Amino acid sequence: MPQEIEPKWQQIWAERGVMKASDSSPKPKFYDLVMYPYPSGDLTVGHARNYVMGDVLARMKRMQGFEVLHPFGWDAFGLPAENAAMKRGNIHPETWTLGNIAKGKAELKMMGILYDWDREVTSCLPDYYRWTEWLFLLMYERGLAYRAMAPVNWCPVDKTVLANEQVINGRCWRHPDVEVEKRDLEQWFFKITDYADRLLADLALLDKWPNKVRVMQTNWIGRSEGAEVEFPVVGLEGEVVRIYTTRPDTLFGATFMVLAPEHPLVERITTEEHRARVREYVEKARKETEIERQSTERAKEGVATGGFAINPVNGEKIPIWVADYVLITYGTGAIMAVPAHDERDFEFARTYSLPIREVIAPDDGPSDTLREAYVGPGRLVNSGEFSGLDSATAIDRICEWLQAQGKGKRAVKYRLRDWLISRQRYWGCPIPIVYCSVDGIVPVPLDQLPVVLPKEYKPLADNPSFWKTTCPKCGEEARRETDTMDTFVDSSWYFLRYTDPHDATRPFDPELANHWMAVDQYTGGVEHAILHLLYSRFFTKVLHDAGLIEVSEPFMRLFNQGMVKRFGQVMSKSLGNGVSFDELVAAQGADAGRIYEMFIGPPEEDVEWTDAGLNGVSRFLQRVWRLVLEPEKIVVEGSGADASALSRKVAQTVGKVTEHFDELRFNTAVAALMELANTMQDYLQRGGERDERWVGAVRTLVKLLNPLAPHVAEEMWERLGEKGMLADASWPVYDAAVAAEPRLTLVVQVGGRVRDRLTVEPGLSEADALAAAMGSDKVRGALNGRGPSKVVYVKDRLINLVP
RNA sequence: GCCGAGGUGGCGGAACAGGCAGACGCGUCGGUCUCAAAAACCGAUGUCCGCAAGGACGUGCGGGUUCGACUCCCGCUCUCGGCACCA
Repeated sequence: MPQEIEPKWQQIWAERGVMKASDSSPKPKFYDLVMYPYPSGDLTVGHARNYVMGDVLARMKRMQGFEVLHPFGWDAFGLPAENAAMKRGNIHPETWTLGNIAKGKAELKMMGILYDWDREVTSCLPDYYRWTEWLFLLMYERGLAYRAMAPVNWCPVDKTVLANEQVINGRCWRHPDVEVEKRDLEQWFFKITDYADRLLADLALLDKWPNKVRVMQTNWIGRSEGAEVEFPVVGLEGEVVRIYTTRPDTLFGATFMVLAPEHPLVERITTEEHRARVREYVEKARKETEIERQSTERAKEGVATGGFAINPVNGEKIPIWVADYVLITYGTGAIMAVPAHDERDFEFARTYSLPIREVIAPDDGPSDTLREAYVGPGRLVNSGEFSGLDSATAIDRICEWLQAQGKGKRAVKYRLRDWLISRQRYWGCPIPIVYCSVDGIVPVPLDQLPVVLPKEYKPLADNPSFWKTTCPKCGEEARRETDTMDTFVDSSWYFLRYTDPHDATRPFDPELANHWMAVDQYTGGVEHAILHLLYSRFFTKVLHDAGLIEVSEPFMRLFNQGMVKRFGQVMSKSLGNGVSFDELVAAQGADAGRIYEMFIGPPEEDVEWTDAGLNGVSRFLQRVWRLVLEPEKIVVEGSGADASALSRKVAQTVGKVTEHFDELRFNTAVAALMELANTMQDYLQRGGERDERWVGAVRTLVKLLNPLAPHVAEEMWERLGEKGMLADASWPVYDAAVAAEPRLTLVVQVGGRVRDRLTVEPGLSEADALAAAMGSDKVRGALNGRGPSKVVYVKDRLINLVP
């Protein structure tokens, strides 16, 4: 197999513009998207797995007659560029980034991965980020971008704030060893919480997403239903503590209240006598890290404020405490404590000898609420007029009562918080806002976009030539916003830019976006199960509401590929276990590498890269080459070649491979092709004729191999044409007619009950089908010792079967 | 603790609207070629008994349904992922 065929075909594909997507093609569209990468410059064959999958799918869909949009781009803003710049002295982040992009692009081409490079998107270039700024202003205009002072997560290493989604177990997502700090800062937020209900509800539409991802998003959004209730504070006229509870049926069991240490009422409620201790406690809580505070292991501690509140349902006077097991960030930052029916409250009550009153009796026997909290539903006791009701009814009734009395109302809460998008970094998309002492916050007018990132690499706040400006409204001196945006803002809409990448007047043409959207297949790592996918869904919904796009969900089908490991660790250049594209192509060629990436294991699983495995795939390709172009070299070693078995195998393989490709089960698709090659080899070894049937098998093998090993397949196809073995030597088209040939199913009934189904060869006569059915173990087993039975064609044609 | 996904040869893994378990590949063993080795090619390869024909046992464990269970049901167990004081 000659080596030089790879550059040859890569050049031909480029010249022919094979992967250029036409906006006006009459063919059905297929939008095949891979998550655009951060150009870190350490691309290995591990990363390539994702791109090979996308390419195989794109090539297959093209062969099947789709107009395929298969674009690529770069998530080019972000911290690693700044870190590299710092480490290497005077390299500008842009130089570093664009250099890596050029390198990465060449490597992808080397693997025969085809994109419509005319649509390439690079998020750090002004012709892209201009529209990121534009979209920020759209958010602002729609009331979805706001500036607020809030306790935010601060990464002390990256020296910037982080979104909630970027904090994992209280640590920075980029530095698993570094705990984030809480700081009170005024920052920009996107109001993603306005979309919480829709982001949750529409998950139901995404039935082609991995269940795992949908569950993760559901949990992240964290909807809960309950009630907000107001407890008047004793001695403070008109002042109430508002609490949120999911169990209004336990209201009569509230024996105390707890405020989060940060709760604004703490100071006012605390009595003189308790002030010193409360202040000390609040101070201590503030100093603790999130990790310490959020540990469920640790004992619950708190202090009494000396203040009291009135339980609105029974007028009871109950003490108000402060404890850090109540979070200021969830609900109202205050709770009613029902120790008999909440484990946390129970633990707290036991620690401080607070009263425990049972108000829910379990349906199945007595509970012992002095030993442990009963958290399940049951029948209300000790609950005044509501006693005797079951939990569900009581929740309804009590909510109605609260509402009627003006003391509370039903409420829905989410765990999801607004998306903090400010970053105190240079290498990001500028936030197009100006602060004027007269006009306040002033958005940069659309015709003044983009706010260009200055060439000089230093903090924007230290660069007066950047931030010194004039107010767009009044013309007085003003100051620009010097924070940049989270790079996840850039990536929340790039899939839309691909549909209209050169538009100089808007982010995208709605008509083009509507033509290509939604993405039919989206492939990328599961690490974005929440972050990127949630943000992109949010953006899409906002754009939908703004009338810019018809779809309200961006990605119809999602696939998360597993990682490639070597020596037990994820492949990476810095760990020294990476295999580069050059090494791979030099060792066994791009096609062997591509097939190996697909064959190495189930696409969603993590896999271990071995050179021996790659070698095996290489042998397979060599064998195919011999079978297709040099069959005379195969030594005849036996007899009894079965031509009809060969034909059957060919038909079977077409069906299998098509199915497996469609389901992205590339490993079994490759296995099916290997089986076909083995059968073909066996056929020749047994002295099979190289007749029309043989040529048919050869053609099928080459066609099916094309998406996986395009260089070799194209070369073989061309040479077959030269040998006169093809009626038409043009670009191979997937034989949809063969692929779609329906299989005939017999339904086996025994005693009127469907016992089994049996797939038989298509094209059989009724008698032959019957004979086939009777001859199968499946049917014989089903009929074993049974009475009169019958076999039924799926389309209501009955055949009597005599056992 | 809660939620989710999984346990199949020496290894990665196939098969599953119930029907010949172990496809395909790796590895190992034997052979061809070679002075030799590697590569390549050909063949064997679940375990146990047997010279063989053949037989027994086999999909984490224990039950169940069925003519028939890796597949369905019930109960365990272990592994991996996610979330976790969310009131």
